[in-house]
Amino acid sequence: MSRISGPTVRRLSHYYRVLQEVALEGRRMVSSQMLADREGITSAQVRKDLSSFGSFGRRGLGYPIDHLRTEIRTILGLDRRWTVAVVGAGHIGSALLAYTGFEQQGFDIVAVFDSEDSRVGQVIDGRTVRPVSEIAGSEGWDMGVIATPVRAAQDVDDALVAAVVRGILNFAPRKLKVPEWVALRTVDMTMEFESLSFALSQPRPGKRRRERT
Amino acid sequence: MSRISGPTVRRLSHYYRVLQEVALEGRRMVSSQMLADREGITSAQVRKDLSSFGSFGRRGLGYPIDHLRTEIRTILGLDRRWTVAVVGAGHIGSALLAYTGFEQQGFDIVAVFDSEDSRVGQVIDGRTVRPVSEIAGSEGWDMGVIATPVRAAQDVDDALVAAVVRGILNFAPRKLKVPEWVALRTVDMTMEFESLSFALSQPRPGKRRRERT
DNA sequence: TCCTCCTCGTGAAACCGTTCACAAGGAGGG
DNA sequence: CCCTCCTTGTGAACGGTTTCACGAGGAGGA
Repeated sequence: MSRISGPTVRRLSHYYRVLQEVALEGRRMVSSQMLADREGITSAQVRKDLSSFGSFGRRGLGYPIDHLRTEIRTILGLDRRWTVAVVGAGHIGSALLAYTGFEQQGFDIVAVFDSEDSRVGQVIDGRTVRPVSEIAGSEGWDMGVIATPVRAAQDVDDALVAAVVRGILNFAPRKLKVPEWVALRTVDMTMEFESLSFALSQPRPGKRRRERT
Repeated sequence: MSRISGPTVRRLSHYYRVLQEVALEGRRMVSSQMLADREGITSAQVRKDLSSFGSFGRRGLGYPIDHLRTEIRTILGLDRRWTVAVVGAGHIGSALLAYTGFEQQGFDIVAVFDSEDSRVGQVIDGRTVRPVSEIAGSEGWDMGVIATPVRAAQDVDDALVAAVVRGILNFAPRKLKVPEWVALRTVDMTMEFESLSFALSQPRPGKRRRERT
């Protein structure tokens, strides 16, 4: 396990979910080929990905589903719980608070902030919205989510970094600056729409091969 | 302009936004170096990206901001309007309906569907929610957005494909099957969280270089 | 036991995107 | 006009990821 590429980690998440599915189908073993088919990738890719963490399979048989799931769970760090602070109680923020799936996966949203006076004090899905000014004095969260308008994003980002979060998930369509010890992921819906717009504008739309969805 | 890579298109979206910024700062020309600095990439990358569509710059001077913006606008297909159908009027769907930025960029959400009887008939931001069963009979949208629970995603996907959309933006954490003439983009928040979880679980968190955010 | 069939693990090759490095174009000052 | 400075556009080198292809392990039947 020298160094793991970003794409590999993403696929690990997918494998994890596919394993859940096939487990429900009553299987005990699954081949790299079957995993590959459900993901639309090659079996060699699956084997390479998994082999970078260890030898989980048995030649001639495939991978034992339960064991592989446990392994991936550990690799992804889902065998523990993470605390998350959400900044921005608008539509996106509220959607995150309402979605119970994250909690099931080990992500506990323990704090919610907003700059709008009208939202501060409101209780959304059991959490009381606090003013963004309180981010500064707090700390101890593992991750922060930025679900604010773009103009506020960099300030919130700085505040979260000051509150020593180690990971940030950003929904604002802007490149944020973080120190190298903070992991940053950006979900930019505007960019996704524009990417679709580009694809549809091409002479042969849909002729694009590999998608990095 | 032979074949454009996915990463290049994404960066084009970024350039487009940065150009907006620098235009507001009163500049007329911008160098690849300046664009690169704001994006955190190399100037060679910027020049390569742009040169795959034509020669927009002037040696010694840089790129004329207004002209470049117009060019990128055309390349991305933002010089026309696109019709979009949103399926799923939950939190994500509502967030999209509420966000006026998409309309400003040329994306008109002209239809909203939901399977819940309680939501059907509701008016959200000016659009009346219709039952998903009506997707089948309709057609004529450019794009479809899937903002439903994961269990409904593939059915909705099939319905949208039948309604001859040419692009789909999927928020459900599952790999969808589409014919090769339909462009598919997936925004998988669960995967982003898990990717952060992995990064934070590493011995040297944050020591990851290039991020594909 | 031997033979066949299946599937993993993995070095090597192929492929693709990024970075380097430099020739060439263009502006401006003297 | 010449010299200097700046920045583009691009072939070549580089680095990293994906795919190929095959050796090896293991099950099962005869």
